[in-house]
Amino acid sequence: MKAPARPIRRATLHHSAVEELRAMILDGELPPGVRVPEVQLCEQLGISRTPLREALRVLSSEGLVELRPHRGAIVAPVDPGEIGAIFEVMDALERLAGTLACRNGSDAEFAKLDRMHDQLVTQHEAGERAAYFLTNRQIHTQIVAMARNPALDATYAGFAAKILRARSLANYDTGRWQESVDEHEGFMKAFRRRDAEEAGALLADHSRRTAVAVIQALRQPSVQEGGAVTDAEPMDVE
Amino acid sequence: MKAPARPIRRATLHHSAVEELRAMILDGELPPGVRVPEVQLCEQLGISRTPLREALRVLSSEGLVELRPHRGAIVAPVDPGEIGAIFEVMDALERLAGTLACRNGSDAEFAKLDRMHDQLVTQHEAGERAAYFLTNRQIHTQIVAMARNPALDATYAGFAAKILRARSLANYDTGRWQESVDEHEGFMKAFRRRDAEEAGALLADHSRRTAVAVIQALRQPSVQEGGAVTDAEPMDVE
DNA sequence: GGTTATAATATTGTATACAATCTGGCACGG
DNA sequence: CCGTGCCAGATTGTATACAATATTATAACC
Repeated sequence: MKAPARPIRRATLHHSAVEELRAMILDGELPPGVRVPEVQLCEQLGISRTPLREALRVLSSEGLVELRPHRGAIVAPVDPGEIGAIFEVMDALERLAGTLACRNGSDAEFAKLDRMHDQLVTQHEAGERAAYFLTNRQIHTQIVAMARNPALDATYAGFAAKILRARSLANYDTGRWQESVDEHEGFMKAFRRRDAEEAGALLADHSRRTAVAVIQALRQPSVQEGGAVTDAEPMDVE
Repeated sequence: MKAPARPIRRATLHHSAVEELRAMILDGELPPGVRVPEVQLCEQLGISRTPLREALRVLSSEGLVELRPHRGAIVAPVDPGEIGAIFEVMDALERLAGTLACRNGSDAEFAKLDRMHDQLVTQHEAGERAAYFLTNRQIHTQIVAMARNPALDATYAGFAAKILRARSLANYDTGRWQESVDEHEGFMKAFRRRDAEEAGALLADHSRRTAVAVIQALRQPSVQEGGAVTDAEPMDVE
């Protein structure tokens, strides 16, 4: 059920390095703005500079790191303004995913989606935040998968990664949690009716509201633990 | 007006190589499916293997080349099914671009858009296909720029590149031409009214109809000049 | 004669060495 | 005391050399 399309091994160091580095960035192990010295990472990953550099180029193309010629690479900083733009696109992608999922998803997949949603509700009631977030992501990924659109898959994954990174910096508002669950309940109803338009609209709306919450959370000083931000400015004072 | 934000030079070979190779692929100089022997391209571009390989990784991340471990890289083949999927996403992006452009575009930009549209009509009447296509692309790029969304910018550019490549393989139906101009006329009217919803809807519709035309053109054996397709098969006999 | 095993060749993957550029500090002069 | 220019160190960019894998051709065997 995982990835039977390409069971072929991918045994190249640079590919492994891409996955490893991407995970490190998304997990916050490499916080935004931090410099990425090549040699240090080389011995840390146990590889040479060549595959590592190739990996950095790929991640740069994905927008997760920023290459400054002759000045080294840094983990791409998360700037709230850009997050807003990213969410604008994400809204459109969510809507598309919802619409296509209704059209192309199998009954078995819809059943699975229902089970995942039940799990989500349970985890919300139990207050298991980490588990909830994971299930939440899995649900959205499942919806995208049901859309049967590889291009959407890849594009969505890219944006989801960036958004995930922004979220990790923000202290999530608990009030938003209940609201979010309600919205999930809403588009699930549309899904059960296979109402493509409605499901798409509700998913886009859900994304938009999430955007507002995340951006608002980013504005608050909160944690911003990462350390090295782009330059110096203490905070987004304006 | 061009790019004052980053007048700094980008003098790295691998970056140049990316741009060079991308142009070669989009221009059809490197047709889909053709193998990309590293050494040959190295002497052709006058660089070493290291920067070339980094460039290939980036292009692979963009989906323009396909890396097969230990088996060399090939220019990503254009498969009609995937083009359909790409256009599905493109529809959503066009809609978003139209909506945001209405909201965020300046009057000066709208005036410029009008002038570009006039030029388009003129070129259509004169039957100047190549010039028409160029203006057409510029119009859509302008609309995206007016949306004031960097994430949309980058994503749109990626999809536009892939679509452009597919188009270059297809013999364009002349009957579609008039229709396309009419559609342009339609969304321009919406733009003049700053009707965001309508403009977005019409742009998405325009994209969808273009998709149908392109896919249909791809189905016809037509030219498929590229030469080396993936393997050997004489044509898409089925 | 066809098929399979094996070895030679070529191409890719990785590591290392060298060149170019940037960073930081220090001395000199204003 | 502050600004400018220069030099040392470090880090990145590039080239080349070596190792690993896939492809092709050959030959032996059924």
